[in-house]
Amino acid sequence: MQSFTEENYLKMIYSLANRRQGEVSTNALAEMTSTKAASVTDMLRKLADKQLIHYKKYQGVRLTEEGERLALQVIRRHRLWEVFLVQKLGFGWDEVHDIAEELEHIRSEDLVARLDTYLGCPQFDPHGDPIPTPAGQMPEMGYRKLSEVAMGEDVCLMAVLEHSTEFLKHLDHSNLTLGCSITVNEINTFDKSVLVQIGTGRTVFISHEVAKNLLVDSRQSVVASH
Amino acid sequence: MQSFTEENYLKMIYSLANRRQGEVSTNALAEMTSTKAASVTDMLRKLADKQLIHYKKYQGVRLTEEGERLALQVIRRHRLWEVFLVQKLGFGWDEVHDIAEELEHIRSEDLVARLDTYLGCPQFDPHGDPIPTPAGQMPEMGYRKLSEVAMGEDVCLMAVLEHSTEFLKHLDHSNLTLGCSITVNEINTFDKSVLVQIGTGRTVFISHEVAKNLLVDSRQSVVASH
DNA sequence: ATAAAAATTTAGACTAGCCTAAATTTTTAG
DNA sequence: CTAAAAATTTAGGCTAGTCTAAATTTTTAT
Repeated sequence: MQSFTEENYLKMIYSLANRRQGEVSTNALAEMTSTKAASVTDMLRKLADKQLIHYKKYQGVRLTEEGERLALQVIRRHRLWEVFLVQKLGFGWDEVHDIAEELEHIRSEDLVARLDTYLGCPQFDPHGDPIPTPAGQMPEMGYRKLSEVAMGEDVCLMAVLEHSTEFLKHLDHSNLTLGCSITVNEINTFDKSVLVQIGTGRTVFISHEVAKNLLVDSRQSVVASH
Repeated sequence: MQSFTEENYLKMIYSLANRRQGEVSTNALAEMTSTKAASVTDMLRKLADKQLIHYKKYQGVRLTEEGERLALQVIRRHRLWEVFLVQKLGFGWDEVHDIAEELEHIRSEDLVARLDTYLGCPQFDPHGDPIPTPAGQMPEMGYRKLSEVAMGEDVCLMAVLEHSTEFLKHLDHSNLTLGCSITVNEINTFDKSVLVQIGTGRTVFISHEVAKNLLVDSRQSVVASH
């Protein structure tokens, strides 16, 4: 049985490992957990003792199979609760992160199974992130970042990489919602900002900073699940 | 801001204060929190420092107004989540206590308000316990224990005092459900057990131990809210 | 009323998770 | 290739919440 804190470390190791590839650094974890590097080292020793991570001093860290299984369970719970908060309780997608951060630590398997059924076994959370399967598989979506799309291409907004309230409110403000179609009309070479048309409607300016956090898919492969 | 643990102490002081009258003893709290008396003393000093309880050494303990307000918030959250678990997720009334025990510590007021609305602002939880109002009032029901009902009386089962799985399963087994009408046919003087008829249906035997944990109301005052 | 029993508090210690400061290892730049 | 910089770990310490054992206060029973 792991603690609240251990679960958070596992979850963060998982997401850092995916973002950058392979090993995760002590400093990156310290930043993500809002603690100091020394505290992270302590926890890594503990997680290594419990066989949840592969850890060699000064060499960075990687989840074991068991560690990954647990991390995916936490992520599954987090994302299911986010769906609940948005679809059933009517929260905005920019309001649910912190609450889900607490709900995710309730470990009853029965609860998670019933919640999943109640929500209709959703495949994606309100930010477009795939929900790990009960068996512990993370579906691989082949999305690209909007910042990597070529001029003239026609894509669909599938997910966002940043979950902060400010970022999501900014998207709302620009009429960018999950599932909307985006046509890249102009790419500015000096700052990599883009000018896009949303659906058949308005044309908006998107900075590179924002475009890097928008995941898109080619138009034809869009499914009904969003 | 209080911790998880502090909230549990406040909640337990509240319920012990109601069960017995007035002051709550260190030992009673130790038993209820599954800790030792020495640990309770430590925590009482802390809660007293925070002005959440009135505490004089060796004299027992009583909630301050602020302490009671916080306790009622925790209890409100607990009971609302129990309603959610039973009505929305389909749990049995005997399965929800432990899960609600975790959910009750999520303090977002927005979450509680939305959950309340979503559930239709229920007045009672699945065990018949009244749900404190958002303003922090605990509705007073004038229920009696079945063990105090006179022979021949016709009453309605409104709530249970014991929430353990075993106890609730036992009631299910005897066809005793909230809202059912009960007619006391026979009271055995030697062990205070009773023979009752449930509705117009079957007649069951109820031990004094069980009858003490069943709260009933006179037939005519039964409302539709159960 | 007072001695024994029960309840409660104090003293001292432990673990989890965090900290700062210092030491060590790895990486990087010249 | 080596010295400086950056990253990481170690050492020692803190708080919350728990414990056991011993001391103290209150209650109870004669």
